[in-house]
Amino acid sequence: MSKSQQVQQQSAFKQLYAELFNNGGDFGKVSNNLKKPLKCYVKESYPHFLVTDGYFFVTPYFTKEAVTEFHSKFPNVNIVDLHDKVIVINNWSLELRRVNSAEVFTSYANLEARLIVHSFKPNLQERLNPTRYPVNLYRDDEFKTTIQHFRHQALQQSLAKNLKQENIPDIAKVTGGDKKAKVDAGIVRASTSK
Amino acid sequence: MSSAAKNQRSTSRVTKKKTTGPKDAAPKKAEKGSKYEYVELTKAQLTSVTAQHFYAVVIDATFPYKTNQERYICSLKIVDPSLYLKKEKGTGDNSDYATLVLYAKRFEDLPIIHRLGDIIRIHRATIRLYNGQRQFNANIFYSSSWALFSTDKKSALQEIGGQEATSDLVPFSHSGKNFTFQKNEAGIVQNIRKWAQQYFTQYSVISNDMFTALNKAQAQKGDFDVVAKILQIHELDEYTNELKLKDASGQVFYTLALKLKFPHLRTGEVVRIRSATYDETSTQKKVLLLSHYSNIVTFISTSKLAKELRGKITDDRAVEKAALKQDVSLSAVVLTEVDKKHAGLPAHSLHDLFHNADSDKELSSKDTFRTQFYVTKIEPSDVKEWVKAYDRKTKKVTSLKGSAAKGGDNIFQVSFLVKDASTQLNNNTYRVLLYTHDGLGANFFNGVKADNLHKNADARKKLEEYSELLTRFNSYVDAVVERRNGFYFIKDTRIVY
DNA sequence: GACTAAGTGATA
DNA sequence: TGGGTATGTTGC
DNA sequence: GGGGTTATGGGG
Repeated sequence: MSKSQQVQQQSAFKQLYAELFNNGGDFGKVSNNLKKPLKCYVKESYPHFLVTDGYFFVTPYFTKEAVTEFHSKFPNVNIVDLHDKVIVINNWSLELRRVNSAEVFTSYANLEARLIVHSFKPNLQERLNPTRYPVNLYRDDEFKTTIQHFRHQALQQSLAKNLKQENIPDIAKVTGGDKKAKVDAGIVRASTSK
Repeated sequence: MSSAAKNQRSTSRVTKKKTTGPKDAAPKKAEKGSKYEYVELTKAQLTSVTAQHFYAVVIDATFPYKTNQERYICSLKIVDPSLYLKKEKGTGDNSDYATLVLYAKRFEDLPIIHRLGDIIRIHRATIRLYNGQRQFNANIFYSSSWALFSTDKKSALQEIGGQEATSDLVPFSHSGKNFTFQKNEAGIVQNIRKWAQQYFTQYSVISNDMFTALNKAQAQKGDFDVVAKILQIHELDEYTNELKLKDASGQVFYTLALKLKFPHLRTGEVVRIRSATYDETSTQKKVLLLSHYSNIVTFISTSKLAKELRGKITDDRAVEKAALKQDVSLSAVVLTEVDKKHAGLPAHSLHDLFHNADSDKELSSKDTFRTQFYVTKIEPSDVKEWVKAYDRKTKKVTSLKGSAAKGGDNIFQVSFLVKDASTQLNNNTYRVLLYTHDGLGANFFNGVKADNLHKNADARKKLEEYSELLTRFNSYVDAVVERRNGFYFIKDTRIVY
């Protein structure tokens, strides 16, 4: 079987976030080559802070330390004033979180890979070249599919572990002719989940 | 800030005077009680300041979209018997048209065009020349209004039961609270409907200058339009369908289409996409990006273009065959085909089949369903035990393991633990059975018959491959199932890989 | 009495 | 139905 | 108007 992805992914966010899912959510397994500073455009700052890589927007999650450092190094800059500005995220990591996707639009299937920002600075003068209209990474076809793949793997592993005893309905049991037999016999509830 | 700060306008106004000479060609006096007089698109006076009324046929449309905090726009291309063909030499049968721009304060006040060839009636539009073209403007937020009449028997939404049925002289949708129809309009509607049907029969309507071939999509600078056949609709999740498209150039593309926005799309239909862009970030499959103003529309039944493309474009499954050679594929692969006799059978989600089947009246009255799912686990896990010896009299099955010859017939007795988009987020898996003791599903494995898998190594090997294929990520089964005794049995379904 | 110029004036 | 208000349009 | 919203952040 061949590995695909023959061409380079142009979106830094899509590559990074997909890497996290393809490594089981373990940031430590993500290639160090990818862990470089991120230069982003601040698309929105309120009520949601969103940054783009020229292709997609994602939510950066600033650590308390990052905010503290920012305020001390740039006392005259308010974070909500970074709208339409460029920022450089020098120190960051990714982590996987279970969230409610009905409420968090930067998530999919109750999963959110979060960009944790440990240190960042503004580039107030810098203007980035115009790019395509940035869209939500969590609405991207391939990225959604990547998350589905992650969930599929997790489900199969869970089933293999928790569904050892197989029990297949007897033919005698399914050939009655009972019109009133309920369909819930076919529901297999995850034996051990949570 | 004080509430009076906003420059609200005074209500009491100073009376002013103005002159209004007899305006040019104002609609003839409404002598015979006819309030509205309908003009042909080319007859509408460009110099007229007064509003015009007309009937026209829609050949393109954006989806209604928001432009700023207080405005929505829907932009259409329209034709009528006086304006539909480019006159210049060398333009072949390229379409000519006027544009119609509707403005409103609310999304709900604008028309949603799901199908080209339908009829729109406009009251009180102004006309002007914009980029050398006739442009009608209708301010729905003021006094203009619109009404949509279906050219086919049913509107696109009526076809899917998403809209109340109407007779042929009643609009399936209109702006405002009420709709009025003068007696003399019946003939107008019938005439333009007949004209629309002939026009779509005779011409492409969407001429070659109005869309881009998919094999040229990557080279496009900005957005472009598409005319393609829907080869497959894959339910990506609760909100989203993924369309598999192929056009006359032979190139396949995928695009995400929100279910709520485009509820009328069906596999096998030819559609036009108004505004798509090439997605440079998709490296595993070709993807088109849509915007909030993008639209996906079908064609009226008489469309020559749609008919030609439906016949010409076929699915060779080349994308899937390539995908299956990779360890992980981001292209969904539907492994099966169902018998043509079930083509009209409506599809139901696993949620319907397992959580609503006994409570919903409609569902409980039926026993045969079409459904799509993915297989998370197959039992028995030992493929050799998929086939058993079956004694029809005692209804007992026995393993074929061991050398002793077993009596009875060889049948498949396999249980699939499945899931789909409707059950994606819950912790359940659902049992769908491939039991061939009564003949149901006997052909599922594409010619691999139920034989003693402890002995027939060739059959066993093929079924082990199918086991792998079925439980692989992004493999899907499109099946017909029959409910018996509360269990669902696969039938008339066959793997095609 | 017919025609013209000027005055009048929104509407959901 | 009528008056008051908000809003679109037009004239100045 | 061949376009870029948002208490709608999976119609807009």
